[in-house]
Amino acid sequence: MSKAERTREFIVEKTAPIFNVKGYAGTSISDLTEATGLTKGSIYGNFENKDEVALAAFDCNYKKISSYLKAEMDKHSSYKEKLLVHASFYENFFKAPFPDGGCPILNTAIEADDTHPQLRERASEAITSWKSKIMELIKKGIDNKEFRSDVQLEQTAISLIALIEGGIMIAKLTGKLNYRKLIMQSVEKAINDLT
Amino acid sequence: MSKAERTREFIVEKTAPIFNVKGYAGTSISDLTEATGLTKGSIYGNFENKDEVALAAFDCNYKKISSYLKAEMDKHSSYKEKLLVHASFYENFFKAPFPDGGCPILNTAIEADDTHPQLRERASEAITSWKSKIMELIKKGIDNKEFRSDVQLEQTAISLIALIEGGIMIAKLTGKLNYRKLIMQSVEKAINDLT
DNA sequence: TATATAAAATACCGATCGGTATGTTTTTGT
DNA sequence: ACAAAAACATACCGATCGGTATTTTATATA
Repeated sequence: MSKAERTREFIVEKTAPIFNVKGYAGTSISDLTEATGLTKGSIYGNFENKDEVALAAFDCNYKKISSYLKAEMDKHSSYKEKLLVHASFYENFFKAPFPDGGCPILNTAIEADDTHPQLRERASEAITSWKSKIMELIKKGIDNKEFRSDVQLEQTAISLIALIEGGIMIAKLTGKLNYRKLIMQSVEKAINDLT
Repeated sequence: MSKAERTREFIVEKTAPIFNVKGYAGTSISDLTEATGLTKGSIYGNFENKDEVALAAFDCNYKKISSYLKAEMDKHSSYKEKLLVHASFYENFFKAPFPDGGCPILNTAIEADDTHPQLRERASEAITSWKSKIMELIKKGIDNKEFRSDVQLEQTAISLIALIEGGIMIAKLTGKLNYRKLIMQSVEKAINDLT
């Protein structure tokens, strides 16, 4: 691993939470130099421009949540338990190892959908791939006789994601623990209803 | 109505969609002068600063959607039909009279939750008031024997909002009509399950 | 250890940022 | 119709924006 590669990773690691908190437009180059202790010359020596840092930051933030999900799912054998990881995913969203600022998919989606095609595409792909993953789990659960055979695959998957993301927004916005609890119960209920 | 009041409203009306599309940090004063055809002096003659325009813009965007909801609900007599307005609300969200840029509550929540306390508070109040309105409708529906008596009032209300807001994010982000349709069906199903 | 090379710091660029002080033009009440 | 006041335009402010050219420092290799 070369010096340049290490510095690149260092910059991304330090600045990813900033982009997630302040957004793309709200994050300045001086935010990046302050967070890293490096200078502009160093940032621009390792990245083409601000866009490239932002994209790498999204990838970093996204990887944190997707690898958490995968690792937690691997701990369970039944497909119902794997799906239920989404409830704890949601419950723990505001603690480590999740990045500050809430869900990076949601944050990026809202800011970039009308303004930044590249970031938008990243977020869009994340949603689609998440949906596919859930559909796959449900399908295997059906084959495995864990779930009913008449479950609406795609509708269940995409609606579960909508519920979780909407729930993250509400919980973070209002700070009300009770809202978080209630929505988490709905997530659990939606999964229990598959059986 | 004085000239100043008319100009103030004119500025808000013209700039509200810009704030909703570009966000607070992404909208500049020159965006405001371009959209209105006015000059900086005129903007700052009617508003203290950028913040004040942004807050008025949020109020304007929020009023558009809340008055739509109220007007549509008033067209129906049963509480189930009133609640089902949320499905058409969601289905029509990307056409007039809804402001460009998606749901202003959602947009403001995501950008402002860590960065702008005043805007955050506006969005937070909007969610809480929306939840109360839904709870009230369900309660009346229960008293009216339209809905089951064991419905979880607050959980149903807050989860319905989460589903809708998450759905708006996904639909706008991916542009996939099928996702929108599927989530809308989930909204309808959640309401039908109250009976 | 000397030298070539890569990486980081410095210093600077024009443009735009949010905001203001000062004119000039329109309203407004009489 | 007129003066006072309000509204709007112009011109400008320092600060910061994203980005670059150049110089200094660190690293790798012979």
